[in-house]
Amino acid sequence: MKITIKDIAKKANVSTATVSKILNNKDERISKKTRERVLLIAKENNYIPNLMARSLVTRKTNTIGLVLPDITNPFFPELARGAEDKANKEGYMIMYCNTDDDAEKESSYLEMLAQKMVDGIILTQSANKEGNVESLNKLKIPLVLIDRDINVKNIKGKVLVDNFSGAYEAVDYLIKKEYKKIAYITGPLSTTTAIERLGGYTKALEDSGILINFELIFEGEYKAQWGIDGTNELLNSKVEFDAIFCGNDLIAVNAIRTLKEKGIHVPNDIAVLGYDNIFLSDMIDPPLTTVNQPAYKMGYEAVKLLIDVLDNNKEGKTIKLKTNLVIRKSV
Amino acid sequence: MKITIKDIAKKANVSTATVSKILNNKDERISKKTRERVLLIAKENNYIPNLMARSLVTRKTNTIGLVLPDITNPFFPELARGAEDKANKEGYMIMYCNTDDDAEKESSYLEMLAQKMVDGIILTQSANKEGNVESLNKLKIPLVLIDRDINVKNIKGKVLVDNFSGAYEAVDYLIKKEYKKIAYITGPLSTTTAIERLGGYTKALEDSGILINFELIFEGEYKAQWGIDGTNELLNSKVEFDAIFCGNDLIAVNAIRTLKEKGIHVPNDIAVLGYDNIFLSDMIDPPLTTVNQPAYKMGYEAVKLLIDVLDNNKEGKTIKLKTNLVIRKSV
DNA sequence: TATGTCTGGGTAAACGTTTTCGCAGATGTG
DNA sequence: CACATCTGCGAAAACGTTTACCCAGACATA
Repeated sequence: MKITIKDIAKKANVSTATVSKILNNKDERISKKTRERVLLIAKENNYIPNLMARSLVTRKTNTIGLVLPDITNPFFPELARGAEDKANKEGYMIMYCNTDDDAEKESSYLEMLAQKMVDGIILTQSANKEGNVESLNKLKIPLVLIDRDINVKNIKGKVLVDNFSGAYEAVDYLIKKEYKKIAYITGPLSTTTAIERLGGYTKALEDSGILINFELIFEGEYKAQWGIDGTNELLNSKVEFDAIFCGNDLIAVNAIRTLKEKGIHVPNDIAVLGYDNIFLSDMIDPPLTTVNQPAYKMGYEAVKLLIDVLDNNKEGKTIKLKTNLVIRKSV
Repeated sequence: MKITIKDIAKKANVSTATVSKILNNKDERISKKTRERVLLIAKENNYIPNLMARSLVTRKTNTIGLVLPDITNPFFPELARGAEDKANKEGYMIMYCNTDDDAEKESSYLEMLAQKMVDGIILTQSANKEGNVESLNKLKIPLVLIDRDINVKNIKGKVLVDNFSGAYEAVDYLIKKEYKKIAYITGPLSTTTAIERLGGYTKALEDSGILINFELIFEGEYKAQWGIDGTNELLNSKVEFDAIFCGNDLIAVNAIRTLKEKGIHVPNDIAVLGYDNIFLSDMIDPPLTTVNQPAYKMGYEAVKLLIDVLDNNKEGKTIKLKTNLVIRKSV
């Protein structure tokens, strides 16, 4: 049913080689007459090249895998969009996968992507288990890490954000605003992002001579529900606090909500500071003061980096993007 | 470098046919000895099948295309997630594309997907232009429409939501709550969703004997910015109103925000009712009363439907999902 | 005339699988 | 013993491209 290069060749009385060359603009020595004839036939018959056949010989699929924890977490659509925009611009398509931070799902996806012969993979690595890194090492596909850092061999590049300074700046801002008892409701400390932010938090306190109180630190997940649960844990713990620094905006938004429900005013009673600057943070009441992460840019740069390595054989590198504090009304 | 079926055959002293059969569990007549030997060699050498080569002969890629307007619109991550979950469960992967409701981008993507030989496409159709439908008709790939309806020939199924009754129920609720002058800030009337919702809006008013005032209807985009702009247009128009029904939650949230900034209280002065029930609608102040659309389910069902047609050659059909009104505090 | 140089293509292998037959030897059957 | 039936596997084509070489004729050159 579908027309192939062979059919065109037959109709045009030339060889498939000639057709291929013409269709790919590969051989300028072919006469204008032949060229136009072939092109016309192709168009008339609505020829659609079979990219699988091509990929089989060129060993290039123009496809890249995007592996992330959960597209439903509002940080990632932005990232995915940035990635897709750049990919599309360069003639690539994206296969996307949700790992739910599950190591098994992740490695299953990575294997599937390998089988599909994607040219490269962009990965927000999930839970950092040993077996996982092991399987990553086996992977022969160029890998660009995004958001979360790990130690793997065949990494072609990384796009990271300076989580330490992001958190430092945030907590420092709280301190400058005279908050002294700053709680921290964090995401899972198995992720490098959470660890680095914790580092920024503690360093900022130290630098201001504030003693770190580990009873103020609550570890959970980067999810909305944890914003509620973490805040309740904090409230029930009876330890005094005047501000909450949150692992991400999803947590922060729900912390605010939980506080409001208990009749606690934000920011007059308690200040809340978030992380990510998802679009939603500007739409709540009070608008959330938060650390802006350039999610779109991260995705965009990751794909750019990957393609530079793939097609323009540039050196892999690490890009470290800056955060900035977005001051609104929750502090 | 990468090991192929040929290498395995050589090492095991069998033919590639045998290896293929064993790896695919296709021929029980092969002796246990040979079977185990081949399997062992494959495992030892970390064999990864080349799915492109396979697809070339089987004419099956186990890939489906997901074409939607913008993953950044919070309605779509849910949908995409539903689609991906089901796809993954059935051994499919998803290529995703953002069209920005741009007809050219859409048809360019559709062509790319065709070249990649995806087995099927799930499409939220963008602006409904003639040329577009034309090119859809040419497409030989099974198509499942989601969210927005159009008239195309080779449709294998549709997953729609009853927009009419969703809007009807919403507006009727407003009327029952004694609101009489209900403004409507809608998305683009080039989409079937907007048209149907408008139908529900007018019908509900009619049924209550309320005259329809077209000065209360403002058409724009399904975007946050339009929530701000539309509300301002409404306020500046000096026409009286006591409630706003919004084309989606993104609009509603920003309508509330705009109203609040002007010192207008929601819902005491003006009621606001949204559409979609994106997660964010529960997190703002006041929590948004809105029409719930089962986004996750839509994605899930669309993939299910597609795969049923593809693999279980069932009949294509139209699934019409129900909405339900989620009553919170903005009315 | 013999040689060289363009011009305009064609030949055929290769990419890594799957799949349709078919075949040789072993075993059973009458 | 002659024949049929199983058992276990292999040969080779096919999927739709790309690409490294090669080649035949036309024309120019010495």
